[in-house]
Amino acid sequence: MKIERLPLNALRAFAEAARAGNFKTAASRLGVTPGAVSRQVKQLEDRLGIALFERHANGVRVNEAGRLLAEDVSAGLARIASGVQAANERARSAIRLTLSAPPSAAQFWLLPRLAGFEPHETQIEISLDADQDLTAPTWHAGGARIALRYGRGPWPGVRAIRLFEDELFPVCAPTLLERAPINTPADLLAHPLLEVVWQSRQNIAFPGWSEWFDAAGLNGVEVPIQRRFSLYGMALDQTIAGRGVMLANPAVAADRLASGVLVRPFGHRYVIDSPFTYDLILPATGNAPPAVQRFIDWLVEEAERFRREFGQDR
Amino acid sequence: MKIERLPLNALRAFAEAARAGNFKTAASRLGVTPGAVSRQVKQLEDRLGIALFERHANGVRVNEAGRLLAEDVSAGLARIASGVQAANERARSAIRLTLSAPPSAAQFWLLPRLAGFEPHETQIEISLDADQDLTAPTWHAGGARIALRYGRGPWPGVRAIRLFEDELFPVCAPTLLERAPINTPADLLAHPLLEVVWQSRQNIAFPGWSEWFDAAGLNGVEVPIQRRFSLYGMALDQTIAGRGVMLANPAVAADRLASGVLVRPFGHRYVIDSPFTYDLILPATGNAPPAVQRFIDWLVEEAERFRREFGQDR
DNA sequence: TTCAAGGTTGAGTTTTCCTGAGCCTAGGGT
DNA sequence: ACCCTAGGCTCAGGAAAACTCAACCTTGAA
Repeated sequence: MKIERLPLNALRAFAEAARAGNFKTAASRLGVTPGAVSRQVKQLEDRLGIALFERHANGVRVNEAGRLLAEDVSAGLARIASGVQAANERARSAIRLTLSAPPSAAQFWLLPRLAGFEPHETQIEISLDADQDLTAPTWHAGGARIALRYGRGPWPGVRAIRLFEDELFPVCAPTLLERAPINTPADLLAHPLLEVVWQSRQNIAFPGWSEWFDAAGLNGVEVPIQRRFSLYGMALDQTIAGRGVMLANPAVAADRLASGVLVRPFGHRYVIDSPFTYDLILPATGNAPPAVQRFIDWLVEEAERFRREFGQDR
Repeated sequence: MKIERLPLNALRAFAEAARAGNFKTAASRLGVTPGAVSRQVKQLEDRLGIALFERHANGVRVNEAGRLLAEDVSAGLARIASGVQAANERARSAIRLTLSAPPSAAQFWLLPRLAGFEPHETQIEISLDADQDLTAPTWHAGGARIALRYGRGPWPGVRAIRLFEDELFPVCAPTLLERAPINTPADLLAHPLLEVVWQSRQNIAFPGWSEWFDAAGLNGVEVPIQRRFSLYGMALDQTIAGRGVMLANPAVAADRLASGVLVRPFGHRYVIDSPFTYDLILPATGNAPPAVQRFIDWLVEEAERFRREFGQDR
């Protein structure tokens, strides 16, 4: 009989009855009444045209044909059950990957793209850690700890993979342009300027509006900064709300530029390079667990795709 | 998950979908619609809490967890299917046992008792052959040919198991006694006497009414035999119908004496021994297939029980 | 832009499964 | 001989599972 035609429920009841040696115990095991087992066994016998039990008034006894069949059915069911259990265990003991990343990169770049990785993997559990502590990356049984780092390499004592460079350019809401068009860098002076303040742990100055105006040719101008934020997210919210113009980098702004929520008043002009880069930090030695390696491969590809889309081809 | 809780139908649909790589083909194989497969797979995923497929707009792709589970499920189902197939083949290729027996022994002794053997065995097919030819008994692959023989041993070149001795005594219908009571052997002369004529191939005289009257002390009396038959069955029918008195042996008469259809006018008196016996004839060498051996064991036991019940304990 | 392929899902139908209750038989105990 | 127990069988009805049909969706190719 073909697999798709097997009366699986009846076969299960039969095997249990054969093992128990009576319908009553089998019924208890299966969580049904003895009448249900009696019926299923009878239906199976009728279907196969083979007697599987001898009937006595005070019970049944499995016959030779039934005994032989029950061996195969029980073995098959046990195989299926062990497969399901193994699947459960694999799901429960998924590889735990902890990824440290700057809050802005995690929030605006990685998380939106992570949805593209997870459907491929059911065996890896990814924790995003926005803590910027320089905890050393590690491999270990059942997991890994790695980092997405924003700073200026080289990073001592670890293996680093460049994800993408950094650059800064003005972005604002489209509605802000309707109120007062921005055509030249000087036009920005009529708008509130929002600035993210960030102190690199490497004591390297983080570029801001001063540096931008210098590069745009307006040296020594008094920059009317109205608001300073320690997190990119806050500055971004205010910018989206039309409260001002901010200097943003591709990782933070790319998706909102793509969606039109934000615009670049100067297009691709007036971009300043940043001395910082986004790098993936891994342990210097050892091998990643396969699932982690798949994540790493995916992330590197994703960064490459991002650079291409944003015009940062190398 | 315990075997009794396994959602077997869903697991089957899942395994087929994993094998086929798409729900449409799986549905065709299972004889259901793609929607049904989609539902079963989704229910399984929900039940297990594990994603088993990646969904794409133009199809699905099994993921790693699904692939691993499908291997076990498919193997389990294949084991069950092969068990069912083997059961079918065992049932179809039942051992064929051909048993030659004298018509009277077959009809009046063996057949009524054979019903007690067959419920124990589903793997043996018994053909009763009333042909009295002395075909040699054999074992062979898938079967055997043995014989129940009525005659006078020893039987050359075969192995013989004595089932029971033979003896002859008058039997008649109860109604016949009401018309004219039978109290002494001489009273029989007032009744029609029925006789079975049988020519042993061994050229040994088969005892009849003459021999019975001689043994009863009525030597040389003119015996008024009215009817002669070549088959016990005919004589028995006439006796049951009250048409006369016959000499019968236990094998032929036991069950009808037990039911009261026939009676022994002299009880246990006036019984003559017969030089003949009923023997089971088997090949001299070789072993019986197990199912045939079980039949032989049963038959020997049944004969022993018969002898006990009929007072022929040895 | 349109079409084909294949999956998803709501709502209704069909099939399967199960229950409760009454009946049966054999065997053991009194 | 009678009664009780244990366990199986089966009827009739209800619940749950499985399935169908049809509408809708997305993606990729032409």
